[in-house]
This record gives sequence, structure tokens and C-alpha cells, in this order.
Amino acid sequence: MNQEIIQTYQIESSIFKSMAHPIRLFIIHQLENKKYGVQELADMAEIDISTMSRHLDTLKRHRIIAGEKIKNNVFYTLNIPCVLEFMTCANKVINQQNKLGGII
Amino acid sequence: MNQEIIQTYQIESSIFKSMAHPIRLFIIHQLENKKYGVQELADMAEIDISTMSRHLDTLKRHRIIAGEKIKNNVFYTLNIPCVLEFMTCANKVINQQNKLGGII
DNA sequence: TGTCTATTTGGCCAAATTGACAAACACTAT
DNA sequence: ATAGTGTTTGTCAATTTGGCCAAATAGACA
Repeated sequence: MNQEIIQTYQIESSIFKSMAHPIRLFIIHQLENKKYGVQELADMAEIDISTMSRHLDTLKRHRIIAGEKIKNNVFYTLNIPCVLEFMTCANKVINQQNKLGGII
Repeated sequence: MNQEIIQTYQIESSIFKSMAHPIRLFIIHQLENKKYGVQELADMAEIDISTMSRHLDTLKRHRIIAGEKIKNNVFYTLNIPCVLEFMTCANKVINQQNKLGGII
């Protein structure tokens, strides 16, 4: 395995990876419009708050979102608006998939 | 776990996932400029050809790339040019990370 | 200080991903 | 038909990821 290539694309791939999960995409889409706290997001997604906390941490570590503590709550906001351009492209890919009959 | 959310973002997340690997990003960047065969790409990345074949298959199944067989060789091309916009955004994220001191 | 609320972290298990080797396969060309 | 070339697939071990519960932590406020 060529270590130079790995290194070159490691960070880029870790950013993709950080977004490559249904719950984390859900989070990104929610924060498009408004700030949310951890418990609120956990309730909406119907997952354990500890699991939600970990997903938020993943996105935060990659600077996709940012958290701001107000009193006892941490409110998260979308940090990288251009992430939404990703989605536009992703949807083009999805539409093309549908036209061609889906994957697998 | 809210199945509706999962369903909504499953496909989108599988597209991110398909690109979230250093070797597969390497492939995408190479195909930006020119067609390549499986063996060529395997040589460049210094990985087993079977491993490269599987990475190419992953990208192909998600319509990121397309393969065309000519004689005994399969040449791959980038199928979704807007993928490159992804990269532009990803790099903004990376640069912001660097400014702030990198991640973990 | 002590308590209450909200969030994060540790531990553990199940499931998914990655990589290599070898075997199978598809096709070309003798 | 047979050999040769290039690609894909079967299998398996090692690693990573995702989920929940329980315990730990951080901060607000009486």
C-alpha cells in the first residue's frame, strides 16, 4: 500500500466518512434551518442520547458542526454551509441511480 | 431508531460511504484526467489487483465511475463530474481544520 | 455545599469494512 | 481446443464502527 497516497487522501476521506451515516446526514439537514440541543436531536431520531452525543462529536471533530453551551444545554449549528452543495451533487447521483434502476 | 429517517438518508449516506476511503478518493482524482485500467491503478496505489477491483466495483455500483471493456482491459472513467465540487468543499473544511489546529 | 439537569465517556457486544491469497471467470489469439 | 492475459469473486482474519446501558462529568442554582 502506497503510504503517500494514503496520507494525501486520509483527511479528505475522514471528512467523507464523518458524514457517511444516516443519522449524521439527518443532523446536518436539521441544522440547516435551526439550532438544536442534544436531547432534542436524540428524540427526533429516536436513538439513545449517548449515541446522539457520539454522532455530534464525530461531526464536531471534523468541524462540520459547532457546539455552543448555553446554561446546561449544548446547541449545535452547521459550520460549513458548503456541505449543502455536497447534497446537491449526491442527489444528482441518486437521481441518476434511480433512472438506471437503483444500485446492487 | 427512527426507521423513516434511516430510510430517507440511507442512499445518500451510502454514496458518501462509497467515497470515504483514501484509495477510492485516489481513484476519483486519477480519473479526473484520464481513463485507467485496473492493473494500472493497482500499480499506482501499490495494492493487490483484487483489492483494487473491489474498490472500483464499489464506486461503479454507486455510479461514481463507469467501466468500459476494451479487449481484455476494463477502463474506468469518472461518471459524475460534480463529485469534484465535493472535493472543493472538502478542502475548505480541511483548510479550516488546519487553521484551527487539525483534528485529534 | 449539595442537588438537579444535561451531556459525555467507558465498557461491551454485534455488525460492517478492509485486505490478501487463491480460485474462477471472460475474453483474445494461436 | 488450448494457452495466455486481465479481471472478478470466494473465503477468511483483522480492524473499525455503531448501539445501548451505566457511570462519570460539567455547570446552574438553591
